[in-house]
Amino acid sequence: MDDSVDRAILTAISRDGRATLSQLSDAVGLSVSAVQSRLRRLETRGVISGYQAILDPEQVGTPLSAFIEITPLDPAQPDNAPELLEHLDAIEACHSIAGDASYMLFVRVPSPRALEELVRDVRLAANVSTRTTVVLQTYYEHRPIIPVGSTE
Amino acid sequence: MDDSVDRAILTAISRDGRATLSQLSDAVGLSVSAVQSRLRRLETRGVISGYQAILDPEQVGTPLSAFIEITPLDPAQPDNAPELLEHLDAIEACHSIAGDASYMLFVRVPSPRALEELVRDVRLAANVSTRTTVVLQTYYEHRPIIPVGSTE
DNA sequence: CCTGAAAACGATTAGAA
DNA sequence: TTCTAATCGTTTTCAGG
Repeated sequence: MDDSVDRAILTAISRDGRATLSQLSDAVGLSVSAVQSRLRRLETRGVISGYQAILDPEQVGTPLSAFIEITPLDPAQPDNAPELLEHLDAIEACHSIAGDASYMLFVRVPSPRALEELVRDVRLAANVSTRTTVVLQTYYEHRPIIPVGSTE
Repeated sequence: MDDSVDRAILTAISRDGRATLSQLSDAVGLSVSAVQSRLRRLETRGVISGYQAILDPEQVGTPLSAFIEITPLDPAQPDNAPELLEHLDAIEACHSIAGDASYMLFVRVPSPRALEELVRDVRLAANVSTRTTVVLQTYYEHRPIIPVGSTE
């Protein structure tokens, strides 16, 4: 099996998630059906976990983004903050982190007022303290991952 | 013009970036051609800025991610860190932020060793000090934005 | 701005190497 | 795993409301 072809497919499809099989076929130099079976395999193995349209936050009503670090108030309690917060769909990402805080959230909201509300919701839902860092400007994001080394 | 249809299209296409026009048509209750022209318009207006496959970082060779806050060493110098760092393609996102640091990066690398190298590269390339927070676990990310209010 | 239908194109499947 | 070729579904274009 030739990983470099898979990597080429992955690179192409993460740059253009709607690329057709024939476009991918041109890009990697295999027939359409060969590309198709490789793509299918990458999907079923979960190397490709999904496809997304990238929306412009400004035009979509969530121009304000922020990082929220969270720290449990009671270190003795069961700490399942990620689940407790999952219903808040302003939260785009939730990571457990090393350092002073336990988790880092990335959130998108329509306004400062909405951010205030969200922070309050986070605190109440997960019984945590928070430290919010407002994003002033986004220079770039969603830059495509370039697959490195083997995909197996 | 009916924004609620556009919002429905956006919601659907950000959940499945490869949804066909007929699937979207079913989802929003308009003909395929109507959906197509709306989608085209959303693309040309930049409401949809692109499409991406979401790859599994583990399987793609970048299992380690981190936040890097950066602060210019010399506040007098022209501060164009985002441009100076753009060539480092381990950097997935670059935001200007409020707070102690100037910028927040989100990066993905193959190993701790590669992170060390990246941090060094960042410091040298932009003449900045850094503060790195390693991600221990990602509970979720890439959660689809749900469009709020008007898209114009 | 919408629909509906014809033509072009892409995706899928089957069979063979 | 790959290819080609036939079939099927999707996208595109256009006439008309």
